[in-house]
Amino acid sequence: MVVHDLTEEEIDRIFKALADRTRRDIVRRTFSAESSISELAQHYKMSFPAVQKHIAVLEAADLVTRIPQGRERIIRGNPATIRRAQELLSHFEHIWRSRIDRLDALLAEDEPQT
Amino acid sequence: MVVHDLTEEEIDRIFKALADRTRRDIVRRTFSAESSISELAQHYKMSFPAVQKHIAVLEAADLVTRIPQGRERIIRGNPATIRRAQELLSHFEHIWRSRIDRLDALLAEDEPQT
DNA sequence: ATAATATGCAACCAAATGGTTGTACATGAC
DNA sequence: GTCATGTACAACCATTTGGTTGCATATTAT
Repeated sequence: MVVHDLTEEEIDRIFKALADRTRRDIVRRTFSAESSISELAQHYKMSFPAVQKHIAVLEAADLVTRIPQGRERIIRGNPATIRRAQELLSHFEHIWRSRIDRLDALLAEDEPQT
Repeated sequence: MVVHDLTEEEIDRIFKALADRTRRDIVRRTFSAESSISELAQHYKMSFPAVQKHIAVLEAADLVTRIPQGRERIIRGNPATIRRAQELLSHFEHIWRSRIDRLDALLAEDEPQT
């Protein structure tokens, strides 16, 4: 059931992409509704090319897909990649839990019966 | 039940911290067993201060804690922060799901009965 | 006391990041 | 055809990032 067939480089790209407030906001918007780049750009104080660059970062991380539609590029969020990221984080939790289990086992060894 | 009382700056720090291979590896190791900085540093080709800096980044994101113990600093992973990050990601999924629900509702409206 | 170990921290450097402006091109509207 | 809109992309700039070396300090071991 472990699916994270991602390279370390891909993981880098996903977390780097999510490590920016504007990009997280773009992800939120594109998850809630598809929008063109200029529609998205209206919501931020920065220039249009700046927003374009953020979208390029998100696309490189496969968090978002750019779909040509006439002269527009429709941006759609990709929930599968978010799922992958969640799996990565839950992997850390598994490690933690197995550590706790090992510590519990050690304690049980020290006190055969109380 | 929504707990993510994190500022955007804190979220930035968490994802930026996780966006580096060495730092993810340090998190894995400190989740599986506490180690000193020099123990951790032995596993990487880079210099000791470089590893120190990575740990400082992780500590600023509250992903690990530095516990002074004699002349050593024991590094312990903090699973609560990983949990927060997971909650943030699952928030995206919720947005996605409610979007799908809205689309389904629209379709149902278009076809009152089939 | 001296030596070895573990850490802290400053100064420096190259590369990446996040922004800008300017220009070019494709598509849709009139 | 002309004009407006939407996007692409290059060049530039300041700041951040991820690494280095060198030196100082604290703690443990002999």
